[in-house]
Amino acid sequence: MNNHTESEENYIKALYHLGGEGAVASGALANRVGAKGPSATQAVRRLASKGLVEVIPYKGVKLTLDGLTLAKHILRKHRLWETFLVEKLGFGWEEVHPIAEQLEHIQSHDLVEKLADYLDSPVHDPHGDPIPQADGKIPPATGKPLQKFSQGSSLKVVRVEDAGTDFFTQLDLLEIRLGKEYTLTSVSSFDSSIQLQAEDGESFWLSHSMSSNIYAISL
Amino acid sequence: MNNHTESEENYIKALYHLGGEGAVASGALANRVGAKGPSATQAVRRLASKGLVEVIPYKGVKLTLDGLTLAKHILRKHRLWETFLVEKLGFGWEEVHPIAEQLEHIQSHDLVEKLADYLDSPVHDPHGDPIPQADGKIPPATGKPLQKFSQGSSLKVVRVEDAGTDFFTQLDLLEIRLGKEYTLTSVSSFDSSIQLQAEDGESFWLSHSMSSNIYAISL
DNA sequence: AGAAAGGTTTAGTTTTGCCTAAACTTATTT
DNA sequence: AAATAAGTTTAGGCAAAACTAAACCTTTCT
Repeated sequence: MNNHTESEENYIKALYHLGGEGAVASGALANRVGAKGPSATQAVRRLASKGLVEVIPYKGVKLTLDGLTLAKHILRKHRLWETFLVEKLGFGWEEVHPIAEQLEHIQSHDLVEKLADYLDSPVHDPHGDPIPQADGKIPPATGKPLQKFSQGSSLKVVRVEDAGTDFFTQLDLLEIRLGKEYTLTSVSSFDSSIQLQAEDGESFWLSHSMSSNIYAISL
Repeated sequence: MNNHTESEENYIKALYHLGGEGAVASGALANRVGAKGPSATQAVRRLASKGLVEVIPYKGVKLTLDGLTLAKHILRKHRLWETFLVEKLGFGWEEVHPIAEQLEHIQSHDLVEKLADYLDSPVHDPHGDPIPQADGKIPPATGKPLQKFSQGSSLKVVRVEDAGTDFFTQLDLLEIRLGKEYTLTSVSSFDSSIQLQAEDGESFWLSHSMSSNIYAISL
């Protein structure tokens, strides 16, 4: 049973995103896939009959081992395609999500592995998210949000949350990119905005809502 | 109205393949998409309601201008992806068709044009078939079948028909590739098989069924 | 021209996947 | 503990897309 519809894959993906290996409420699931409650209940029944999920009515839904494997495989494809779109085709990192959402459903084992090879077996996607490997292992998610750092620390940006187009526009405006290094020069105790100084000496302020979506490691 | 299902696109593609701008019988159409008659009749009705085809009941179906534009756009995507799979990912030319059949349905204008750029705006796909251009123009299909050449002519292979896996295997075995040049050294009047001599002096025989699927231009 | 053959369309069913409205469970509040 | 609120599932529809069986045009053959 290796044949799944796009809809099924979307529910599996949502289940993984929301609950990982744990249980998820049907309402949250419906919400995530952009459907109404009854559609989710029904979809979940189909998935259960294929052995991809376990359901306890009125309680929640959980991925089975098979479901988990499938979820990670779809996520692998999604993030490999995002990497391809940015690295090879020159897309901006804010543009790739909806396209990868289509590409992740292409079925060809050969294609995935050849694509991974072509991209030199990347471990992180353009947003810094870990790419599940062919064996199902997932590299650890690195970094912590900027506001967890204390004044004076040196840090390197390693990951950003997908917080919408405007967020990315702002990142581009400030020339914030993965791998860039900064010193945290000050923290406002009033609105928890922070000030970063780049290596070239330029410094700028980041609102709390910006900094909470930017992850870094200390140097 | 820019939103079409995969099924719809497959019917449009089939219609274009079978009839170009002319009319096609519903039976032939059904056959081509791997469905039964009634499914085609029904599908065609849906397409007509979207203005993509014109139907004369019991007579035939024809693409409208919109339908024709869509068909060429899908073919463009299909052949660009085939080119990508062979040139960049290292697939063999016999493997790419089924994968491109999935990729051709990905919807993103930006993606198609960025992909074309990345491949240096190719004019022919890995089988030598012309790739419809962004403006809808289609480069001429080049070459004529090998058995149309006369003894002694020098020729260059420019295109092969997709005649199944075994055909491609045989091509690979004989190291026949697009762009390679040969001299037609003899023609059997018994079974119309032909003998080719490569530039390195090696020569070999090709059955009629092989040579009729190989297209070349004379030098 | 009339009849048989062949291909096309209609009729009615199935599955996936979504919806709204109503019924039902669980949790919370008084 | 009863009532209400919140969330979930059932019931009943609808559209896409496929199927089989039956009815219907066209063409062809005698």
